[in-house]
Amino acid sequence: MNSHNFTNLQEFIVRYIEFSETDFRAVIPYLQIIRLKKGEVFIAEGEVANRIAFTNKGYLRVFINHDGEEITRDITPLHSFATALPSFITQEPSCEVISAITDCELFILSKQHLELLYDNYPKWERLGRRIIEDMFVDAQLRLNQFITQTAEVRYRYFLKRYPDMMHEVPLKYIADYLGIKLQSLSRLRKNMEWY
Amino acid sequence: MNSHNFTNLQEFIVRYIEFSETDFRAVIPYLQIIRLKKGEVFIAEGEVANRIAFTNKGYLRVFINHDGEEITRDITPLHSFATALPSFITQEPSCEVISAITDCELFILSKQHLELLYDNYPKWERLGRRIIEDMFVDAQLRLNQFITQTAEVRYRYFLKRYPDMMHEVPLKYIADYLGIKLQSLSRLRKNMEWY
DNA sequence: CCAATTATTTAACATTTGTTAAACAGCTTA
DNA sequence: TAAGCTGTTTAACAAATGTTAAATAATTGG
Repeated sequence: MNSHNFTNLQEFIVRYIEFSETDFRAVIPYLQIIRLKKGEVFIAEGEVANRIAFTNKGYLRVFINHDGEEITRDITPLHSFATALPSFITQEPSCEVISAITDCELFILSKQHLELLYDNYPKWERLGRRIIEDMFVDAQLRLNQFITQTAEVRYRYFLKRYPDMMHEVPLKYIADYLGIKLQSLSRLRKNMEWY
Repeated sequence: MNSHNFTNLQEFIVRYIEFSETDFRAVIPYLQIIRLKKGEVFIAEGEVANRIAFTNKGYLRVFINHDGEEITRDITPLHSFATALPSFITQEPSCEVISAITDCELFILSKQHLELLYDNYPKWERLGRRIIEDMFVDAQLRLNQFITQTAEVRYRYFLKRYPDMMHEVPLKYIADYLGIKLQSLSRLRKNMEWY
């Protein structure tokens, strides 16, 4: 039934923990594959996030409605996990929205099934811990940059780290991600040395 | 031997997971108590962070040397965990320094012992996961604020969330934490409505 | 291919924050 | 008590980013 190609997911996982084929197979019956068109919503505002997505194809973004304006707080790299984590963790309605920047193919795992894995496979709980640790370190790095660097430096870092996004992700979202206005990013790009 | 009062730590833990007295007791033989004087260093730059601290008394800060200047990236609230997490996770030398803002009493757990707990008590691994999840959500919230709010709003939020720090933590560190210069915070305070 | 929409740029001006330098206030301790 | 710290404030000017509004460019759907 589920003879899909999960190579990307498997490669993602083994960067965190040694996982046999058997360890991995535990998740397969629970994985659901969905496709989103550009602009479609994965987690809506006010909805309780009860599933997590692995981006097998395409880019998601996390945004917040702030004074009637959408502010993108995060962009999900290819081949990584995304959900509205505060809602996923607390099971309260999400104030974050997750939607597709490009057409996406997602592997979906429900919270219920994830907890089943956590309960029955300590290795999966360890994997979960390691992934979230890594996400936290990333978030810290980003905070460091907000505190110590100019928008231009943050932009350069973004380009270096996610070169593929340059072509797929509109500048508006990147500007939001950097914490500046689109017009400021545009100005900054104009004045930048492009070595 | 270890007849210390661990109430604060226990109270911290049960906010995350149901823990019996027995579950908790597993950690006690591993806990070491240290006291730091104001200004003393817990994790030095270049050192591999191989232990984690629970702040039973006092405040720690995480800072980075940036162009020869100390920039405080984080302030550890009372009764919570702190370490140089990137180094703790990767076991590479830390570029972050952790030092005492005030006199501190810390409960120390080595990485080695923590992993022993993780290996032998799935409940402890679950606790670890839940704590880090929470830290991640906090970091996201702070990122949201950098992206959507002015420094004044961030300062108001800080005061509301950590009212006790106002009297214990110098403004320089708070300014850093907010991502602005001390002088800017001072100006902002002058112009603020203090309702 | 055209019209409509979306994405990006530009520019003038406003606001916020940074920079530099100095003054001031409160402690500590010789 | 005086001298030297550390922490905080002030002020003038500079730089970065925001705001508003419009023009231009690129993309999409009929």
